[in-house]
Amino acid sequence: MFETVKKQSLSDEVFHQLRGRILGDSLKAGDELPSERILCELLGVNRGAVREAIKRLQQAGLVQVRHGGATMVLDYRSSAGLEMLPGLLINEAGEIQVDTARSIIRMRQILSPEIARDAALNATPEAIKKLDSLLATMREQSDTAHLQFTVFEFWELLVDASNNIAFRLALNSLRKTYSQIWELLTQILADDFHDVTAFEQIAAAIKRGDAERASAIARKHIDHSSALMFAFLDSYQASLDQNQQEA
Amino acid sequence: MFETVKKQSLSDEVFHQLRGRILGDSLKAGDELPSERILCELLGVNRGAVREAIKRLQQAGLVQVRHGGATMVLDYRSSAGLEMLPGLLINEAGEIQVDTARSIIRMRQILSPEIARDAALNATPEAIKKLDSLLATMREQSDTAHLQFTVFEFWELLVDASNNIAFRLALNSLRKTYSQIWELLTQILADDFHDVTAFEQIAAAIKRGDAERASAIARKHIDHSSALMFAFLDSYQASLDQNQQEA
DNA sequence: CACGCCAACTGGTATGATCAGTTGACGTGT
DNA sequence: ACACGTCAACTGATCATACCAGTTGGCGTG
Repeated sequence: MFETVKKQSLSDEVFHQLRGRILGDSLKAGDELPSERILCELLGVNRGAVREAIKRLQQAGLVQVRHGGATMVLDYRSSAGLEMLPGLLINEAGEIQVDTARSIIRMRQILSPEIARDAALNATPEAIKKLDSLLATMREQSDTAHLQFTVFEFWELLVDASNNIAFRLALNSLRKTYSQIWELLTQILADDFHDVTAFEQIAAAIKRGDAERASAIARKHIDHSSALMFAFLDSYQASLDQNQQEA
Repeated sequence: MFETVKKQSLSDEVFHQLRGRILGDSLKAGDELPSERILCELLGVNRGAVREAIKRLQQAGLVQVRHGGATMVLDYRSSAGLEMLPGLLINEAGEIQVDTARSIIRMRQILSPEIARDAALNATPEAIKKLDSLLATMREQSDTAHLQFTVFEFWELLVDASNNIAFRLALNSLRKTYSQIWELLTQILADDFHDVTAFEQIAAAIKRGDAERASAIARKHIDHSSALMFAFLDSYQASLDQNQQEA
């Protein structure tokens, strides 16, 4: 019913504004940022706030700062990390970037079966216990919105069990990206969420340590949901194109 | 001969020190950071430097900051992104974290064939031209150290051609991780770097748009170099264990 | 024309004051 | 004894101002 009121600090605001300009190509690679003193005047904030924001941009690999020289915008495609993905999914107009979305789906598509495989190879008894418990919850859940949550939880458990920190961190970045279009996914993937059998089969294969089968079932399941999302993106792009044509 | 002298700002130093404590589990998830005022006294720097560092930690998903409350350490395994990988490869003692290294190799192992596949599906004439040009350079190159550079360049071109921003960003994070043990890789993978035939075959398949073959050759090549690295890690861990036993 | 100096930028650090949200102890009233 | 409101003492957030330090380019001197 009620949502926590959103509040962000000034440096957050500055950061998001600058990041938006960089990811939106309004600030291109090679461009120089205005000096900190100019920026804090333009934005009407203190220099500390500007500096904190720029430090974050630097941390994200979006700019290069040189003591004494100007701060230069970098090409995020070659210097940013996977954590920049959430910032690329939705543009300033609130539209989904179809290319980015396809990339993300593809990434999930190839990671998931391997996560299932490694989970089968490395799962501890505790991890399997948690899986069983989650599956029980899943079976009792009829509400799609709640089911969606448990499904994401399922993959968290798997990547936990896989004992692969790179998979884990990559999935974190993907999760943050997905969370931006959570409600949309509820609609697109509703049927997939209710296909508890697939998750049971994956869990069963993991329990047996059958890596090949865990991977195969996961791949089949993910390929299907990927197809659904690709199809949605096609129609989404078509509607975008149509709007553009009318305008 | 000469290297550019390394210099880092105070806030960089503070950031790395805090990050090291968090990734090294000396600051565990749920712990609270000392207040900014205390920290800048402990570290002997001004508060601005501490704040910039904490903003970066927040950006990296390592801490949660609340206005009025204490700053809490988060579990990086569940809240950090793939860009945290470089910080996890080498511990404070300068030793390679074998588990992390295995994760990285595995990640590269499953990404590379798919990158080659998508490159075959999406390569533009310009991308193919660049590939040809790089292969020519590769053939003329006999020095392993230089070859290594061109090999990494090869994968950059492929991920560029794949037109997948998620692959691109993930590879960026992996590259930053690899660069920390660049010389070590020179030794381990020397033979692989000289196997120009493999790269030529991948490029040829991409040129023909033969996604399956591009993927298959890439997989074979990457599986081999992964095996070399896994083998090295096994012996590395054995030597670590031995040192520990002696001490 | 080559060189070196220097002024005017740039970012980096320091200080101290004040605003704003959170917490917990303390006292009051029931 | 317990519920509640108050408030002091934390916490981070913001601000203003000064000064340190590295870079750049122009200007004058040789």
